[in-house]
Amino acid sequence: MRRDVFQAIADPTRREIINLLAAKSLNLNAIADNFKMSRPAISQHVKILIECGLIKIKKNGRERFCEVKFQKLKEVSKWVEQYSSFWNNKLDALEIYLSDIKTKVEPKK
Amino acid sequence: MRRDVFQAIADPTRREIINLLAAKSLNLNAIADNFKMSRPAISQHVKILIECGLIKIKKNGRERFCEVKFQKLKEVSKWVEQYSSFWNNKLDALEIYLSDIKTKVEPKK
DNA sequence: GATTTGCGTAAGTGTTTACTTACCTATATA
DNA sequence: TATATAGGTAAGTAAACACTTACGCAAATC
Repeated sequence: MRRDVFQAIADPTRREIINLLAAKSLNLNAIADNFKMSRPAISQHVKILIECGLIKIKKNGRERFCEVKFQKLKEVSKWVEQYSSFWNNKLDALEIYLSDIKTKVEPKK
Repeated sequence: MRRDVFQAIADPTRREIINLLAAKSLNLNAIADNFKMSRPAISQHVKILIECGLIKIKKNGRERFCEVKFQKLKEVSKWVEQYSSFWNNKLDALEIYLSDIKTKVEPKK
């Protein structure tokens, strides 16, 4: 069972959980309130996020508050940003511009 | 069947394919040469990358050259970078420092 | 024209995923 | 002490995933 950050953020529900927790640390029920799916389903998503290190738990009585460990996202950032020069360089812009022209000139393709 | 960029890059083989293609546009067999798995397996991975817009094909005779459309990675970059302030601010650094100290002080946990 | 090469795709398979309901335990509250 | 609340976890299930082998077809080469 692979359990890495890339896998973890592949699921839209888990990305949304991270979004919620970015604003504010929440306990499990508070997270679940934001979704239509069952509480155990959310519990399982949170478990995956914990296992890959994206979330840490702070226990307070019977409540368990989740907070995001954003440093873990660096892994993804590093991988993606190594290509950033490709998508914002001049050549790339030229390419888009040309294929755009082409579309206008021969639209039947 | 979800077919978005996050899903596409969740698989390590597909990330590796993108890595290879970043250096040089390759045809399918050339890509497959870099992996132990079968050619059809690679063909299927490439298909997924095409379907989510990360790869475009340039046909040349019977060969099909793959090239990465890096702009598609912007989607990932945008999502991740919205949190970059969290992982490189002072408070965060302090937190890491403190938990580091804690580990050294009570190592039996 | 026959054969090789490049590559897509179908069918089959074992594994993983994303849920569900049911149940359990620990903490808090009346 | 009884009960409500927070939340973990097991079992079941349908769908998706990551492969494989087998096959087919079109372009290139002999």
